[in-house]
Amino acid sequence: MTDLTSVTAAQSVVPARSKGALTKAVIVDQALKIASHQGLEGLTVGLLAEALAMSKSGVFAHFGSREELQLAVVREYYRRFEAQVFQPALQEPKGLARLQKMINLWMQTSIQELSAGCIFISGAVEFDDRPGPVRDELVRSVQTWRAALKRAIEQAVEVGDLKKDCAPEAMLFQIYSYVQGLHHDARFLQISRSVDIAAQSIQQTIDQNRSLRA
Amino acid sequence: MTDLTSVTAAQSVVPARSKGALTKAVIVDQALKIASHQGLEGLTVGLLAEALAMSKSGVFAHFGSREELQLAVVREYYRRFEAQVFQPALQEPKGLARLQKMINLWMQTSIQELSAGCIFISGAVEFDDRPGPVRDELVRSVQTWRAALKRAIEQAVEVGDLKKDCAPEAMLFQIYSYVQGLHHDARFLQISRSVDIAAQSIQQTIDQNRSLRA
DNA sequence: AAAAAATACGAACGATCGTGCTATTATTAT
DNA sequence: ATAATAATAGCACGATCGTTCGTATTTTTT
Repeated sequence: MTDLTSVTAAQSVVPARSKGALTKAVIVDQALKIASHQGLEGLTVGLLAEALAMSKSGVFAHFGSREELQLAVVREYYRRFEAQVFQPALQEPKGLARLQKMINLWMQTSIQELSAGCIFISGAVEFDDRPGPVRDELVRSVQTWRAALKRAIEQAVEVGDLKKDCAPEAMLFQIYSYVQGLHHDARFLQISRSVDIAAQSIQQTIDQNRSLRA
Repeated sequence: MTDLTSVTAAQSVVPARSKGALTKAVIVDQALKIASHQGLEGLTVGLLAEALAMSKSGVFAHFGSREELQLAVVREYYRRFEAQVFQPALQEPKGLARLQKMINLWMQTSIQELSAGCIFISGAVEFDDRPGPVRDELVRSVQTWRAALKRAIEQAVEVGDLKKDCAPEAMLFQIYSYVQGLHHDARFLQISRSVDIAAQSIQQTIDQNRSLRA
């Protein structure tokens, strides 16, 4: 078992009452790291147990099934995403400021995890043809985040920061596509300047829809 | 074994001398279908043999290793992509016409395979963290296609169809990202109107870089 | 401190993975 | 037609997969 004192992510949210809940958090934390590299399908109970220096059955008992383990990973990833990207942006006032903050935090998080990988993006490819609870949970997570982004765009229109004839769906599509493109170019093609190109493209999309009264 | 007379893809390129080469083409054709749905990592010898009503060892003997099977699939996919998208576009004159033709054929192919999936896109996610010959072959294929796209953009600048200060790399990033976004939204999120949004976004990018003298 | 409950381990299961071998069949060349 | 060759099947291997079960240990409650 890994040193519990070194695991910050597990304790940060909950006082971690029982020992079982604590080690479960440690397991999920490690599972998250593995899934980031090998994908949710590459996340295996044996591999996870080995990385934790635990027995397979010991790890397994915390979830009851592999699918439940994958679900735990998706939920935890979403929880962290919400805490790091979505909630901090709510402090900004409605409008372009909040939208920009959301995008900036998102890009910041994306760049940090470029060496690992976003399981929303990899999961979308892995499960686009694989029905089941894991796919459903992934879709729900992504839809929630996209709905938040779209809402921020619409509010920026209401406030007058963005043009009234701006199409929020198209804007959302373009921005989300650029983040996917960033992951693709940086991780797969190893193009280092793709961070700048992506940021510039996003800014371009925003500028095109910016209200003229400024 | 599946009925050979029904397989058009296998015969189309080569007279198919020996029987072995013909059945190999049939195998690759089936493997391509499986890989489109399950991914290259989900492509398994047993599954492939079952789909072909052949024995595992019979299928296996044609490749010698699973990796070689995956490589055969990637090469075949690239071959078809080149024949369907790249080469027909070369008949158009250099400039915006050729670029538009490349993009149109690409979109057309993408829409056709939305129910299955593009193995360049799924493969990029599956192998972005998995070094080896398969990853190398995937990167080579994608880079070749992107180089062709970029070249078409540059020629459109030279001919005067696109603005001189147009950044080909940024354009390439945006267009490629949109096709990725199309796959994501249509296949994973099941958003049916994403075809229109993607097409419109691509056109927008082109229009922004279009030369004013027209 | 004792009793109860939670947690982890070890071993084993059936299934499937990729991959060899050997024999038999089907194709090609003589 | 016969010999040489290529293609396929059958079987088995070690490894790994997810999962189950019984037991030992640790933690929590009384």
